[in-house]
Amino acid sequence: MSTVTKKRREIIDRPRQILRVARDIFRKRGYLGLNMDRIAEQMGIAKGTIYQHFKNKEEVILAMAVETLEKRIAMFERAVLFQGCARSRMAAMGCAAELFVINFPDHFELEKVLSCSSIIEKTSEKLQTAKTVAEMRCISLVAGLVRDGIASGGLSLPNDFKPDQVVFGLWSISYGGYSIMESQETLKQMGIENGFRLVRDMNNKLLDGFDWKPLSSELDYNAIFDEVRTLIFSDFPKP
Amino acid sequence: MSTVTKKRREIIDRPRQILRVARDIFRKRGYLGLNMDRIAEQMGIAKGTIYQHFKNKEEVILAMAVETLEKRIAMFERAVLFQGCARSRMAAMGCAAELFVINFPDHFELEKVLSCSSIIEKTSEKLQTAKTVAEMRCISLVAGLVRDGIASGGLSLPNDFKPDQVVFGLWSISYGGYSIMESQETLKQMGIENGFRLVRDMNNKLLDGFDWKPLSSELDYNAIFDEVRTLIFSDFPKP
DNA sequence: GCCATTTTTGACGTTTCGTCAAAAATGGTG
DNA sequence: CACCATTTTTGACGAAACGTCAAAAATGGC
Repeated sequence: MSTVTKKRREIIDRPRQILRVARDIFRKRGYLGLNMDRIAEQMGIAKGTIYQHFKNKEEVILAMAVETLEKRIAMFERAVLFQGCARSRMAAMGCAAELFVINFPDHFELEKVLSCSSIIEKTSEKLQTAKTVAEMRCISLVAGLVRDGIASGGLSLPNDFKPDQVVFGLWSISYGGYSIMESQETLKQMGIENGFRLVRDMNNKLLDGFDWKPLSSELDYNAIFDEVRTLIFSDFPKP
Repeated sequence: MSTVTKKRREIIDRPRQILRVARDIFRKRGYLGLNMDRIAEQMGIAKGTIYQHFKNKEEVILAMAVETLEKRIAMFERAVLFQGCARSRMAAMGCAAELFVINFPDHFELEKVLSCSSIIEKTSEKLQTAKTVAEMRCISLVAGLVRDGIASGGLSLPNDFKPDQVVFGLWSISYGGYSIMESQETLKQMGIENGFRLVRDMNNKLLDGFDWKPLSSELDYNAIFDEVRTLIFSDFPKP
C-alpha cells in the first residue's frame, strides 16, 4: 500500500524530475548537448517514458523556461512590496530582475534558444500560452508601478504614451542588455566591465527621460538596490 | 581558356552562392529546416563540396550573419553623413538601424540563433572575430556621434559615463526591442501595435535622460526619420 | 492468484551530420 | 593530343539523435 502510493507519487513527480535532470544537462552542455537519450540515461528510465510527459525536446526546454519564470514572478511579487516612492519601488523591481538573472543563469540561455522561431514552433500551443501568461504576470506587476508613479504625481506621461510602453522600454533594455552581456565578445571590446551596473544605469536614464521624479541625479538608486537586496532578498547569496 | 576562367570564377564565387541558397532556405524554414543536404541539392552540387568552404552548419549561419552585418555597416556609414546637429545624426543612425531590420529580416533571426552559446561555440575563432569586428565597426560609428554631441555642446556626460556606455544603452533598446517584437506573443497582449515607432521613442527617451539637446520634446525626431529616409535611403522601399 | 489496464521499455526506422577514399576534372608539358 | 600530377568533387558511410510503437512488465481491483 505504502509502495503503491510511493509509485504514484513518483509518477506524478516525474515531469519535475525530468526537468531537473534536463536543466542540469542544459547548464553543462547547452542546447546542442541536451538530448533525450542523455536525460533518460541520467534518470535511469527509458527514453519512451519521457515522451509520455513531453512531446519533444523543444517542449522540455520551454517547460524549463516556464518553471524559471514562476521563480521570477515570485521575486517580482516580493520586490513590489518594497516601501518607498513609486520610482524606488521600480528600482526594487530592477533589483529583482538582476538577482533573477544572476541566480538563474540558465533562464536567459533558455530564452535565447526559444527566441528562435523554428524552435518555439515545435512546441504546443498550450505551453506557449503558459509562458505568455507568466510573462504577462511580470509585465503587469511592472506596469502597476508605472501607474502608481502617475497616481502619486512623480510621473506624468505624455498623451501618446501608455504605461505598458514604458514597461516595453525597461524590458528592452534589460532583455537586450543581458543578452549582449552574456553572449557578445563585443562587450569586452567596448571596455565595459560591470554590465549589470550598466543595465541599471540605463534603466534609470530611461526613466529620467520620462522625467519620473525623483530623478537619478536626485536620489541614489544604486543605494536603493543595496537596500532592497538586504531587506527583501537577503536569502540570495551576496554578489 | 574561356571555360577555364569560368570554372575558376565559379569556384571563387562558390561561398557566396552557398550563402545565397542557405539564406533562402533559412528564411523559408528556419534554423531547424536548414540542412546541408538541402543546400547541396538546391545548388546541384555534392554535400562534401560545401564542407570545403564551411566547417559546419553553424559556420554557414555565422557567415550569413557577417554578410548582412556588412550591409548594416554600409547603411550606418551612409546615415552618419546626414547633415544636422549631433542628435539628429544619431536619429539618422536609428533610422538606418530600423530600415536594416525591416529590409534584412533574416539577420535578426540569425542573431538569435547565434546568441545561443552552444551554437556559436561550434564556429571557428576566425569567423567569430570577423563578426565582432563588424559589430565594433557599427558601434564605433555610433560612439563617434556621441563624441560629436559632447564636442558640440549638446551633450554633457556625467563623470562616470563613457560614450561607449551610451551606445550600449541604445544598442540594448534596439536589440531587446526588436527581439521582443519579433518573437513574443507578449507584445500583442500588451496592446502595442507599432513596435518600430516604440523603439524609436524609447531610444529618444533614453537620450533625453542624458539631457542631450535638443530634447525630443523640442525637436520632432520622427520628422527627422522621414527626412532621413527620403534624403539618404530613398533606394529602400517605403514602409 | 487472476486478469484487465496502465506504464515502461528499448529496438527500430528516419533524418541529419560530417568524413573520406575513390572518381572526375583540371591544367601544365612534351 | 596524350599523359600525368594535382586539385576538386562526389556520394556512400558511420555516428548521433529523434520520435515511435509493439511487446513486456508492473499495477491494482476482485
